Amino acid sequence: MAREKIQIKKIDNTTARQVTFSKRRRGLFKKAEELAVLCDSDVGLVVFSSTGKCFEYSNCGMQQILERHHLQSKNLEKLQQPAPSLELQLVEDVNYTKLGQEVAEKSSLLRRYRGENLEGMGIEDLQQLEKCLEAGLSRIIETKGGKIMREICELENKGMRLMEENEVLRQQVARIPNVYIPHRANSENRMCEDGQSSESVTNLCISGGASQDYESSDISLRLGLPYSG
Amino acid sequence: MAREKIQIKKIDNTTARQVTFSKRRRGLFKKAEELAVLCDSDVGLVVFSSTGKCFEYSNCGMQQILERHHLQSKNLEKLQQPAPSLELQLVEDVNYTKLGQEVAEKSSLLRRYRGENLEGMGIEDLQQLEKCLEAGLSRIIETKGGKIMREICELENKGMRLMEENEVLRQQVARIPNVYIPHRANSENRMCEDGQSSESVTNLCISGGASQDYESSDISLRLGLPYSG
DNA sequence: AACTACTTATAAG
DNA sequence: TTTTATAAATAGT
Repeated sequence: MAREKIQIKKIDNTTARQVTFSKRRRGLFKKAEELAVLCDSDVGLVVFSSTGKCFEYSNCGMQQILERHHLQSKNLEKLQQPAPSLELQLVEDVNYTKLGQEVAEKSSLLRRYRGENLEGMGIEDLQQLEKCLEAGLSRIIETKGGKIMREICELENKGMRLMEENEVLRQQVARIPNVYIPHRANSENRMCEDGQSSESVTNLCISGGASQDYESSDISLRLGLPYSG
Repeated sequence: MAREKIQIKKIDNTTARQVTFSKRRRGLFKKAEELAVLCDSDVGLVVFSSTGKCFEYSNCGMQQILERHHLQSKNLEKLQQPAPSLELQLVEDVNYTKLGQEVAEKSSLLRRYRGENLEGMGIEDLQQLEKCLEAGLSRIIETKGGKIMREICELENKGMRLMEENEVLRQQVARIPNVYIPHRANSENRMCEDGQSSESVTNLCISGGASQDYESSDISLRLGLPYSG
């Protein structure tokens, strides 16, 4: 990336290779740090020069990176261990696994408690404001929760009444001798074919909407799907 | 390095941060590989995203890198022993301790999220904590709102079906000569009351389906996404 | 090590 | 995702 484009293959000249190693290593470390900072991620980077010298970078401690990485590939590494004392090793593994699980659980719980992206721009004044907003939020949530519960109860009751009414009507129908209702005695399936029924249902819905339904539709607005758009 | 120079600090916007993470991670891995090839060096690179996902690169096997690094940094004495797996054992022990620390840290943090153990915290930290809880609450409310809406829609649909069935039955009843229906007046009264109820249920459904998009923003406001605006 | 002319990476759209 | 204009890295000096 400079005066001339170069092929990515081993640099033969030792001096040139060392110079390039120095430059690029610095560049790589810088990039690693930028990634860690910009993206709030954790980076561990280890480089061994061709002469065997070790260079490392980590934004949060190499040990922690190794630990986390080790958790990921624990099973593979375990296979390579000779197991000096099998029982001890097993106990150790169990505890280790338990700890790992505990960490995972707590991490998960913490994530649930967290809203992910919380910007800290706080001054003391903001704290008071936040408390006010929080209290308002609580009241709004409480009020709305009450409305929602009432709406649900209302719908449930409405459904109950309809079911009861249907039952009464059904019983009435059952009392009718078949000769008086030649085509409809037991045919709910034909409902769709029945233009009259469908129309009247539709008309009911549309025409009835003027006065009575304001409240209901308003409720439906408030309860409406937040993610429909 | 692009359209605009950016400050190297955490990117606030989550989406932008993820995009940048992807790009820069790829770039970083590429650079790491180039360094390894050009300079005949060994590179190990581990990156954990802010969401905890692990990415790694090594030109010669991460395990080897970790072993060499561990040899370098921790246990020069152990080097003289013929067992290479001892290094792994040490890594294991260190990780075990670290895991325990992590559990303790997360437990403490959880307690703070529950409002306990706050005495030692500074104002800024408390503000941060507060925001965390607020955001988490917001998400919980969102989820709950979705569930509630599904429940309500279900009830509304149920009401619709019952009402349609009701209408069919009503028409059947209407065709019956009066002599076959002993308590007709009574059921007519009920039908009037329930008819209104049914209409409102039906209209809930229709109005919800017809202008859903327009209403959705209003809904989200009322339903409780206090931070969406 | 410092200097460019060039390649490469990438922020924003 | 793909496309730029621009910033950054860097090969050769």
